[in-house]
Amino acid sequence: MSEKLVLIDGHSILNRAFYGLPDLTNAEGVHTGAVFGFLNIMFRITEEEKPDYLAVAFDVHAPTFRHQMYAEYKGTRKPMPEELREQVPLIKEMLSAMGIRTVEQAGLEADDILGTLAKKAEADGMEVALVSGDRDLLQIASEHIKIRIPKTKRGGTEIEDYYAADVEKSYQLSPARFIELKALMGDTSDNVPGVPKVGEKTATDLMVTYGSIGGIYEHLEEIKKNAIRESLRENRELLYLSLKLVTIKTDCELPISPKDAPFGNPYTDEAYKLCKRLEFKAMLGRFSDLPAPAQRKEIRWRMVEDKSLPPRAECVALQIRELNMGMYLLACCTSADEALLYYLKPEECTYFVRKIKENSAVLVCHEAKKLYELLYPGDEGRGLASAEAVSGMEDMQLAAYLLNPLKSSPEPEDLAAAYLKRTVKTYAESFGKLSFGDAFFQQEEAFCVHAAEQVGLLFELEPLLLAQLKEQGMEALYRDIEMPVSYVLYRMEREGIQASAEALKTYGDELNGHIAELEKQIWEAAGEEFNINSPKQLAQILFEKMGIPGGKKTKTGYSTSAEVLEKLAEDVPFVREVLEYRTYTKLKSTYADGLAGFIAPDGRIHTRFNQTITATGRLSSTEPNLQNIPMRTELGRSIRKVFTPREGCVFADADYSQIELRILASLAGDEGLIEAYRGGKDIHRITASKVFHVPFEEVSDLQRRNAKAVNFGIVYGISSFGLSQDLSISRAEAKEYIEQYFATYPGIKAYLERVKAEAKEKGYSVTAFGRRRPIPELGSSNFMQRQFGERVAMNAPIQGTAADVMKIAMLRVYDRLLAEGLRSRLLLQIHDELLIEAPVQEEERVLAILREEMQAAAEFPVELVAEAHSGSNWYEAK
DNA sequence: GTGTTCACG
DNA sequence: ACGTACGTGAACACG
Repeated sequence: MSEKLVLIDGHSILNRAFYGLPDLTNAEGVHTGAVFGFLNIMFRITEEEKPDYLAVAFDVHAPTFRHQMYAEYKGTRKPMPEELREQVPLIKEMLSAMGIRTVEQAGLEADDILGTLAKKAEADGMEVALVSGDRDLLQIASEHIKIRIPKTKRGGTEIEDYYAADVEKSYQLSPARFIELKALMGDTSDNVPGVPKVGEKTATDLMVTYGSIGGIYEHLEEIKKNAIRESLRENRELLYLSLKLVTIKTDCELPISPKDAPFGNPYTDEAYKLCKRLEFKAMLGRFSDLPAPAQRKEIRWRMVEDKSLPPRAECVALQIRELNMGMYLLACCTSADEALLYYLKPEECTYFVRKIKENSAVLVCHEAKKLYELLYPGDEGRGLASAEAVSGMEDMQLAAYLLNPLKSSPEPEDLAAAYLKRTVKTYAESFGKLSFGDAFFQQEEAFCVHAAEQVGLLFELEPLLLAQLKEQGMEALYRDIEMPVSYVLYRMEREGIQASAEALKTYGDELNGHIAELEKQIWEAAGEEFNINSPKQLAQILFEKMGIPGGKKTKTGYSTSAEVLEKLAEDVPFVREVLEYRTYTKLKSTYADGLAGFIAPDGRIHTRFNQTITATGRLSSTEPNLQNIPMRTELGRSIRKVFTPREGCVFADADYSQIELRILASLAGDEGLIEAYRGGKDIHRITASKVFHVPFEEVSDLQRRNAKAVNFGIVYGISSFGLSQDLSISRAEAKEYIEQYFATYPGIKAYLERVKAEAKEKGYSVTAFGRRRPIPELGSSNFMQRQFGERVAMNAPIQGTAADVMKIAMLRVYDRLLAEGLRSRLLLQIHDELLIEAPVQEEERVLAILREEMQAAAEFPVELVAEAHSGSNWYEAK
């Protein structure tokens, strides 16, 4: 069997990958999408072709002969976007790491290199597969040279293959004549002039009729269309030049021949390391058969049977995994070289963790929130002061989150790659989806190695991450806010909130009645039974069957969002019913049924507060999300009645009044807005009065509503489009409002410009408490992306500062309840709202504490205001 | 697994 | 000509 050579057109495939994939970046902000796409295409090809030889050709950046020739006619090629340009050296580095030969030579285009190598290989009796996104390459297709053109389609990449025969089938032209076709029609993207007035269609007609360029000129007089004939006559030289430009050379002098590019195992240690750095997680699985990379740092470990002596040292790193049947594997180390592993029962584990903490000055961990249950076990009721609970602890997950909040939940392995430049196999790479228990029992040795590695990494990461936090001015944020907050969150999660399954059932049944009725009506009106919840089916019924005027918004079809439907036909009963149906089914599935499934045996729902998810510093809540319980409509809001305080208690609920707008006024230092707040009157009305130049008393409801929307818009990083959408007005009007607003509050405009400029310069935005949010989009060459980056730059300091303030408030409230010996407990945080369960005797005190501590959480030019209420369920208290 | 829709701040 | 308000999570449909 003959040998096989695969050739890849480097720039062309990189280009294709760049435009076919979203703009990926790794934690360092390096753009990686094109490299990732390139590798995917390359591996797909190599897996199909199983080549003996593989080479990738690149253009040298200096202008080449062919383009110099054309430069006289017209400028140069479009510049490459920066995000792509920076990936060129990266892909070369990757290929080199994989031992794949790259070829580039000054004065030669990649096409010429490919053409020459292909023909040479063919002459030597090889089979050739040439991969490119450029159809010009079709001219060198032959019986043994296959041109492969990847096309990015929805749901993957399809590859079109062309042997010579396929070219003839598709273009009715042999590969050789295909060049002439290209020369005739030209190619604007490649700066090939072609013959003016001759496009694809004319060129094909001419070539098919006369067989070749020579043939065309022999029969020039037969061409009917005057314009075409004369253009051909006048532009013979241009055509000749075009032909030269599109003809790929197959006889270049090259430093290598196909046999110099053997294709071996690309999954090298070096490549693994690079993939890791670029965060190509999906790619790492391919390396799984490799022996442990040599550069991986080895850590000694041993399983310790003697459980009488927990380790003691100045600094101990600790990692615990819960295995099956309540057993734990505890890994810890007191130096980066050696880890001790213990296989423990729950009581033993608790004892160990407490002892280790007692015997060490610093306990390094990853996600301290998970440790508190072991450290401070049992229901001792009161809990600890937040600062006390976390003293002597360092949480690498929190530290890493502050250093880069864009990377949601960094595992130790990711941190090792980012901060220690060390590659470590992740859990999933070694054990896939196996549970800890299964992995431990099936592959004990490997599991222990992994646990030891992880805990070793934590040990090494601690001084590094802390130094960086300090360097970036976030030490206080870490130590005085995030760390203690993690303990308060643990207390809140553990507490949970009582919810009645019966009440949810009743609520759900009531919804069901409405749903069934609406469903009947909708099906009747539609004339058929269909799935109303399927946007696709609904669109079909609405826009095709019922012929309701052009559903405008599209992407993968017609949009059926409430926004569209409301605008479209609010007075059509059918549409109203659909909207209502949506509302009811949402309430039923997400809330009535959804929440019921989370009620624990203690009759309470224990949400999980995630502290390392959001880009801005806010918390998020999952399983279930208790931060999005309905509020805006009466029907939805009534579900809050199922959340009730335990016997003898009430709910005390407090929320900040317009915290973000107050923070904006304060950060901006805008005298007008600050004064407006100091007056203590309705801020939206004052704004309307100033913006629309009417006396305060005469502001209409509409004016107030508009002013309110602008106030909100400013906080989001205003755009005239966004505001126009929100208010259903024209963009011009929206723009006018914004300008009026800025004229009224010039300090706000100046501030927003300032934070944008600062974020652009530094690459990140900062809150009043020093929390950073990187904004890589600001450096994008894509207008939309950049625009987005600017809005983020305006919003992040405001939303982020509000988040900081709320965290401080939580600590103050929590610690105060404890200090005053109250039995009231914090249950929930909903961004600007806190919910407490309070024994009735404590009701008034707790309301006062909430107001006081929330308001005192931060001092700004515009004071913070919190309003507190109590009630016998969440609905009443809010 | 991705996209759409919709719930909250 | 494009296509956007900022930040989240869950359910569902569909390929």
